[in-house]
Amino acid sequence: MKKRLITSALPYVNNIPHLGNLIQVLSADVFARFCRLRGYETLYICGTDEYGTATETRAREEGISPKELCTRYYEIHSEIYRWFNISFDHFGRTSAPNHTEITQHIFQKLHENGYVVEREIEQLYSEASQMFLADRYVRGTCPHCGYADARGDQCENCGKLLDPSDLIDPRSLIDNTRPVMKTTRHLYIDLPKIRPRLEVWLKVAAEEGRWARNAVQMTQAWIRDGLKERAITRDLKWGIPVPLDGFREKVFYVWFDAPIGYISITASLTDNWEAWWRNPEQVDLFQFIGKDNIPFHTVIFPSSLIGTGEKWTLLHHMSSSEYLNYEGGQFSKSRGVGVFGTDAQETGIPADVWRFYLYYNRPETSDFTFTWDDFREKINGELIGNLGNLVNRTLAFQTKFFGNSLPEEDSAGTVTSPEWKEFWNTVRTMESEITDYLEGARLRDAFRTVFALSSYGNKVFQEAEPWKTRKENPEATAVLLKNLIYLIRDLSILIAPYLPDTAVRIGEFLGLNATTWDDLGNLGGITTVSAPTILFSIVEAETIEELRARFSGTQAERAAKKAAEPTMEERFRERVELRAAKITAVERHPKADKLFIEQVDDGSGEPRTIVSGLVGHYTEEELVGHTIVLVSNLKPAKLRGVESRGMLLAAEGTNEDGSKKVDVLFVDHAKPGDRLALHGDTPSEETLSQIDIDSFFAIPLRVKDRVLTVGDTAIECAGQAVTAPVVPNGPVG
RNA sequence: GGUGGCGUAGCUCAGUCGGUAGAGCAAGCGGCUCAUAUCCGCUCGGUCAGGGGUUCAAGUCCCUUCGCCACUACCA
Repeated sequence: MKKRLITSALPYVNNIPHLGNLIQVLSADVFARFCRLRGYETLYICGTDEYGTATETRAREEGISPKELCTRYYEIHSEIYRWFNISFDHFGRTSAPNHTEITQHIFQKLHENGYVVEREIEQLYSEASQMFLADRYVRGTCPHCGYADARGDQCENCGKLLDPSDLIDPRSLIDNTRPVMKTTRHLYIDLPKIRPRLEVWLKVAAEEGRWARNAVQMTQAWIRDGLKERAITRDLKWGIPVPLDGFREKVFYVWFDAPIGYISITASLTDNWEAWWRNPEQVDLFQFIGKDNIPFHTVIFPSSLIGTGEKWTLLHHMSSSEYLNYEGGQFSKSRGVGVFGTDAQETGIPADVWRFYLYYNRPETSDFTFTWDDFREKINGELIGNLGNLVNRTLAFQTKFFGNSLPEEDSAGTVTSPEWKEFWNTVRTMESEITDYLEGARLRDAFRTVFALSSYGNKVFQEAEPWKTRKENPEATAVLLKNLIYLIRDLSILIAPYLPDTAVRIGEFLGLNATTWDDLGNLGGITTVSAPTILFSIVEAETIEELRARFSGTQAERAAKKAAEPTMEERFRERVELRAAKITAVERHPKADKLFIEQVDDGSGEPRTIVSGLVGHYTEEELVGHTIVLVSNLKPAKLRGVESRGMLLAAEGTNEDGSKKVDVLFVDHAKPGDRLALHGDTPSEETLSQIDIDSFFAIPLRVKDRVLTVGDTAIECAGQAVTAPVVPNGPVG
């Protein structure tokens, strides 16, 4: 019996998974649990995918390191999967050191074998941030329709596809500067060259592994249309260094390293990882992913491994699910639409109930739409009305009228009479159907058949009418109950991969533990049963209304998102220190046209120098003697040779003639050194660590109706709101 | 722009190799009382998105139109 290596798609670390994302992890979990119960040696591996532009940019915005950001999200992911009872053997991270090692090794081999080529391309580059920019990080004016905020790849206004170099006045979303075209060199994996070897493998694997239909189709389309070279490097910092001269400043493109994460995460669990990953004779690899990921798993990742010329365990079964939609729309991480892992916990509905609904409706052959009405209907009708009811009515009837002990094996009308033989034939037929479905990873079909089996139990109960026969023919009635109790035992085994907690609870009613697939249909082992307790609570219509309101619609989207992320207010509190400071002297910067050098009293007793670009907007006399708002924990910076220790706050607006208007925020009522605070907060005594200018601007301050605010909260100084005298609304910097 | 997918009963979905359209829920009717207003049975319900083609036969294969969606793009 071959060992089974099971993976579910590595979730990108940068966001909180929603129910749609959870499908893969949950699917692999059922399969892994099933395999263990059937006695296969099983390993279930997953983890977070952490490298790439998205995390790097996000971390930059928040002024923390990518690793810190990833750690924060890794914890959130882990917690969600723990709550859903996912039985990973290991849930790791691609930022682990052995990931670098294995990825570099695979690259080296590809390179040695001549499957890596170099190409020169032109890319937009930001001088200010010293980085190349992805198309969507550039915005500018659309050359077709004049829309001022068109994205580098496509104008959202007129829909025309763009080349970022077409944009009029392009600007980088990262730092707001104007990017330039710059030549760079990248490495490409030569898929066309690997293709013949890939195809030999593909043909056999897709058939033997009984791949999901969408995987077969999409893969065929890819091969048919011809494979192209694909870039495997990027100009980024947050990633795996490329171990090749001339490319050492670059890192691998995430899609190249991400699938290798399956291997490296295994290696971080056990030194014996090669017994799994370099052992195709004894291991079958089952991968669970969403349909959006198919070519990476059926073409690119296998090509990477085949191209090494080494022995690797390649994909056996591909289980690629379709999409789970939400109330007629799409789940969306970026827009925050739908139910997220963290939300599911807060509903008070147990994990097994969520698992039930998601498996019962697993988007196995087509997309499925989650609706709250359907959620309630399926729980009440199927989970409770069918399965819950059979367990409850049978065990309640037994314990109420026949006591806790079951009759002996050979009592009157034994379980092996012709009548019951037929019953068990039916049961066993359905059970082997379920097992076959599960072997083919048809999880939904298997699960639905489990419920059909439960329904059969209800029907047998109903037709036997034990409430009538218990007096006229108690022996036969006892036998009926005994058979139904063994059916329930079988059901508890069959649901164990899906609803592990529930399976254990039913086992407790029957005085059993640790049953396995081999126990199915085996009529022995139960001697006493206990009175059942309610397995699942009915979901009321009001509850559903409340949940629908909470998790659908625009407001709910925002609430869900806010709960997950720190608000602007919280980020301000943690990162920005504002203090009142009195200007004691002002002079022109000798080497700059627009800069003043100000001496300020920040209450520390020591004079402090700041530099501000106010020439032309203010005269020296208009500034000196006034108290301004100082960003006091800003990292010092040299401006034309003069070190500025902090900056003053001013609102920006536009004059009637279109020129820029600068409006310094004065707080003359305050004492130098007074700490500013959010409305409702008491000013903190604690000194914050220094932040750089990018991190400061990542927390946007604005004047709204002349009042200085962050997020939706006013910032106060010495008990008064800070106001802008001239500019009513605009950014503050 | 390229690629892939989807459109079947009021709702959510099955439909294998082309062979008289299926399930669950909802709705209507009947039965039962062990069970969490639960369970069992029956009935109703479809121009298979529109059009064209191949075929003795098309939800299924081909072409086309419409609608929805996903992935992807300094080009593969």
